[in-house]
Amino acid sequence: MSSSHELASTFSPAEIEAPLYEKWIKAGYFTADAQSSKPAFSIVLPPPNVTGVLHIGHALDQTLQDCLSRMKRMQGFEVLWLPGMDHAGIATQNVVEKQLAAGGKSRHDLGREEFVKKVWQWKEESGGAILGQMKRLGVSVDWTRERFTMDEGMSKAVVTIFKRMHDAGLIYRAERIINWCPRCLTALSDIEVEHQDDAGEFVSVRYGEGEQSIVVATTRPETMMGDGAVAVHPDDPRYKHMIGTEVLLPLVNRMIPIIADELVDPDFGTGAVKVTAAHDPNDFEMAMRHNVPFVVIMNEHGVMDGTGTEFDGMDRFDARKAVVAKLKEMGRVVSEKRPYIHAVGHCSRCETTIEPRLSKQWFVKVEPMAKAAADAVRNGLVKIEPEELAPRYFDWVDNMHDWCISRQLWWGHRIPVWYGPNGEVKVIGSDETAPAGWTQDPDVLDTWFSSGQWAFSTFGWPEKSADLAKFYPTSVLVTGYDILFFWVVRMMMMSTFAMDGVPPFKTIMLHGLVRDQFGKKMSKSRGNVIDPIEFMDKYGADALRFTLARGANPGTDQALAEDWIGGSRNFATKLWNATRFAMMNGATVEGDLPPLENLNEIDKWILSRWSQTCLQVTELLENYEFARACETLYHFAWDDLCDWYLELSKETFASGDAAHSQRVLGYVLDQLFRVMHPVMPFITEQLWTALTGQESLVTAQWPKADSSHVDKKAEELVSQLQEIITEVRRFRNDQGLKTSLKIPGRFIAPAHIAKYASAMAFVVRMELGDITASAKCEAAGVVVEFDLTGSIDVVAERQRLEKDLATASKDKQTAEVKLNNQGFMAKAPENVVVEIRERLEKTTSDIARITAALAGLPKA
RNA sequence: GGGUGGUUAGCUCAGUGGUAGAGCGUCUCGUUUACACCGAGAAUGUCGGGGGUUCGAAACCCUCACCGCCCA
Repeated sequence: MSSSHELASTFSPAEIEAPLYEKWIKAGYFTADAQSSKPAFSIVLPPPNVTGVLHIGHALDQTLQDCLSRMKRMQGFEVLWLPGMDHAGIATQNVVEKQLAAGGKSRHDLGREEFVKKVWQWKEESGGAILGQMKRLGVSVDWTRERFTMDEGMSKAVVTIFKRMHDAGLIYRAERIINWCPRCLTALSDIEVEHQDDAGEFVSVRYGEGEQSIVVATTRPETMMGDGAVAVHPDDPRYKHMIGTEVLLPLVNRMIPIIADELVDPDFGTGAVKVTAAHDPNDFEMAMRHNVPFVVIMNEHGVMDGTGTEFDGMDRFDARKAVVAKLKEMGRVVSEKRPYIHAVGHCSRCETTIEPRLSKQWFVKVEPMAKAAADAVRNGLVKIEPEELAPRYFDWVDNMHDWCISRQLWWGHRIPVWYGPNGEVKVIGSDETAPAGWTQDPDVLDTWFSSGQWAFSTFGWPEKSADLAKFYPTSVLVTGYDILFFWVVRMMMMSTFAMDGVPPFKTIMLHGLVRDQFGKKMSKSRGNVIDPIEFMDKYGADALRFTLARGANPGTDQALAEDWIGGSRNFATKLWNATRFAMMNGATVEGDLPPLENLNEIDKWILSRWSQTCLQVTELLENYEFARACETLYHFAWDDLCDWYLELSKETFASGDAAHSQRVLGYVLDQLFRVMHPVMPFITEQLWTALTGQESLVTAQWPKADSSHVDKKAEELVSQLQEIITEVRRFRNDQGLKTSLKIPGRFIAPAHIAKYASAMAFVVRMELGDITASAKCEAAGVVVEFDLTGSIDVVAERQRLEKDLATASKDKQTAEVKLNNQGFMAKAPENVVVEIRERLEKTTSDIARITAALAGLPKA
C-alpha cells in the first residue's frame, strides 16, 4: 500500500474537505449526461434567494438532496441535481435600496436602468458567496447547469409562458382590492402578507341623526369618509325596519344607504358595519353585490387624500386619532375599546401594515390550474411525503384566490404587455417586437411567477431540449413545508400547464425547519441563530450534515445545538480511528470473501449484522427516513463494529492467524463507507480510498445486502458473549478492580462458548488458567470463576446480587400474572405465550442461582 | 373562529397492540494494543389528566387541559 493511503493519526476535517471537493469537480462526477442510457434521477435545487447567505435551513435542505443524489448515483442512475438561485424580486430590491439609502439616495435618483444595473452588480457578489458556501457543504450539484431565475433562458421562458397563459385566458387585468405595501409601494399577493395580532382599537360611532341613526363598530374609523353604505344582516330585528333607508355619514355629510347582506355577523360589534368599498376586501365584495360606490380616500403612501376635509394630508394612523377625536367632539362616539387585539396584515418583507387598496393589476385565474395541481396529487401521480402533510396541500389548492402577479418594482421580469397610443393592449412574445410608439407595462412579475417554472424552464424549455426529455419530470422535490404554498403549489400549477399535464415531480418530500436547542425558532432578535459555516469550520461539513440528517424526521421540525454537532464530529473521529486500527491490523479488500463455513462466529456475526443494517438503511433512505437511517448506521458503526466486533477480534488479530477476519473487516468497512457516503461524503471518501486504494466512492457501487449472511445462530452466540462480558465487567466494577489488573480466572461453559474464552478474556482483562476460585459470577448459563486471592468485597457483591434478584423477581412476577390470566392464555397468540413461558423459566432459574450465590457468600 | 400537529428520562426527540428507547447531560471508575473527540458501569419515566375498547394500551376510540403551526 502506498504512503498516500496512510491515515493521519488525528482526523482534521478542514484538511481533507476542500481538496476532496475540488477532486470531485475536476473529475466531473456531478455532470449529468442527457444522452446516458442509465435511468434518470433528477432534482432541482430549491433556489436560494440571491439576497442571503446560506443559513442552516439551506444546509438541511441541501444535505437531504445530496444524500439522495449521491445514493442514486451509486445505484446506477444518471443523476442530475440542478443548482441555481432566485432573483427574489422585492427582497433583493429592498436590500439594494437600503444600501442606496445609506448614501442618501433613492432608486429614483438613479433611474430604472441604472438601478437594475446596480442590482445585477450586487447579485454577482452576493450570489458568489452562496455558491461558495454550498461547495463547502459538499453538494453534488451539476455546476455546468447552474441557472438563475433572471438569466436569458428563463427570461425568455417567462415571456413565453405569460403569453401562453394569457392566450388561454388564464391571465387577466382587473381593478381589484389588493394588498398594498405603502412603504414598498407595490401590490403583494396574499402569501406575501403576514397576519399578526396587533393592539388596535374598536370604536362605535353613531351615523345619522335622531330616529334615523345607527351605530357602527369599526377598527378603522379613519376610512369612514370613504363609506358608501352601512350594512346589517337581513334578519336582524334591530335594523330590519331601516334597510333601504339612508343615514347621514358624519364628517363628510353625505347620505349613504343601509343595505342588508348575509356577510354581516349580527353578533359582531353592534351588528352594523360600515361599507368602505375601496379600502377593504370584504366591503369590496358587498359593494359589488349592492352597487355601492367606491370612494377612494387615501393615496399610495397611505396618506389621506381627496376627502375634502381637514384630514387630507395626514398619515392614516394620525388620521385615525384625529378622526376619533373629532367624532368625540361631535358626541358621536358611543364606545371605545383600546387596546383591541386583532389580526392585521403586514408586508412580509418590511413589516409595514398592509393597506387594502383598489388598484388595477394583473392576475392569474388560478382555478383550472389549481384543480390540475390538486388532481395530480389526488390521482397519485404526485406523492407527498410524509403523506400527513397532504391535507394541508389540498386545503390550500382547493381554496385558492386569484393570484395577483404584477408588482410595482424594478427588479424582476418586466410584464411583456405593451400599450398602444389608442388604448390597445397586447402581449408581446419573446420572438416579437412591439410596434413603434407603444409603451411597455412598467410593472414586473411576482418572483414566484418565474420560480414557478423552475422545474422545466431550467431544462431549456420552451426548446425541446435533451435535458427536458431525459430529466423531466424530476424525481423528487425536497423542500421545507413552509414554502409548500409559496412555491410548490405554483410549480405544480405552472409546470402542469406548460408541460401538457405532466406535473413537475413524482414526489414532494417535505422536511421541517431547524430550530434552536430548545425548539425555539431561530431569529436574529433572539440571538439563537446557528451559522452553518461557523460550525463547519469548527466540526467539519460531515459532522454538520450528519447532525442535520439525523434530526430529519419526516415533516417535523428539528432542534439543533452545538453539542449535537460536536457529537457527530466525535462519531467521525471514531470512524477515523477505527479505520486506522483496522488498517494497522491488516484489514483488506483484496481477494474474495472466505467461504462462510470457514469463518469464526464473530466474523459471521458482524456479516449478519451488516447484511441487515445495509438492507434497512437502504430502505430507510429510499423512503426519506433520514433520521432513522442515520441512527441505524450510527449504532452499527459505533456499537456493533467498534465496541463489540473490534474488541472481540483483538485477540484474533494479536494471534497472528487472522487472515479471514482481516478480509471480513475490510469487507464490512468497505460496505459501510459506501452506505454512509451520502450522509458523510468527505470522511468516507478519505477512509475508503485509503482502505481500498481505489479512485472514488462517488462513482462506486451501492452495496446490495447479502441475505445469505444473515446468521441467527451467530447472533445468538454473540449476544451470549455480550451478556457474559457485561456481567464480568459489572462484577469487576462493583468489586472496584482496576482495569490494569489482570485477574486469573476461568469460564465454565459449553464448548461453543468456551471456544471464545480467550477472546472474552482479552476483552475483560482475565488471565485464563487453572485457579482456586474465590469468587464467581454467572450469565447466559456460563459461570465465570475468579481467583481474587481470597478477598472479595462481600458487601458490594451482596448488593449486586440482591439487585439482580429484585429484577429477576419482578420479571418473574409479571410473567406469572400473564400466564395465570385465562383471557391471556385463551386469546394471546402462540408465539407470545411461548415467549412469556420462556421468560418464566429463565427468571425462575436466575432466582435459584442468585439465591444460592447469596447463601454462599461469607457473612459480612 | 376554522384547520392541523404535538404533550414519552434533566434537555431534544424516536417508538402505530406483547417486559419503555436514543443522543446529549448527570454520577462512579478507568490511560488495557485504535480513539479522553475515549472506554466500562450506573441512575433517571404513574409515556399530559380522565374515561373506554382489549387477555394485554405510550400506541386504538371518546373527552378535557395545555403548547405549537397554518389559514381567516
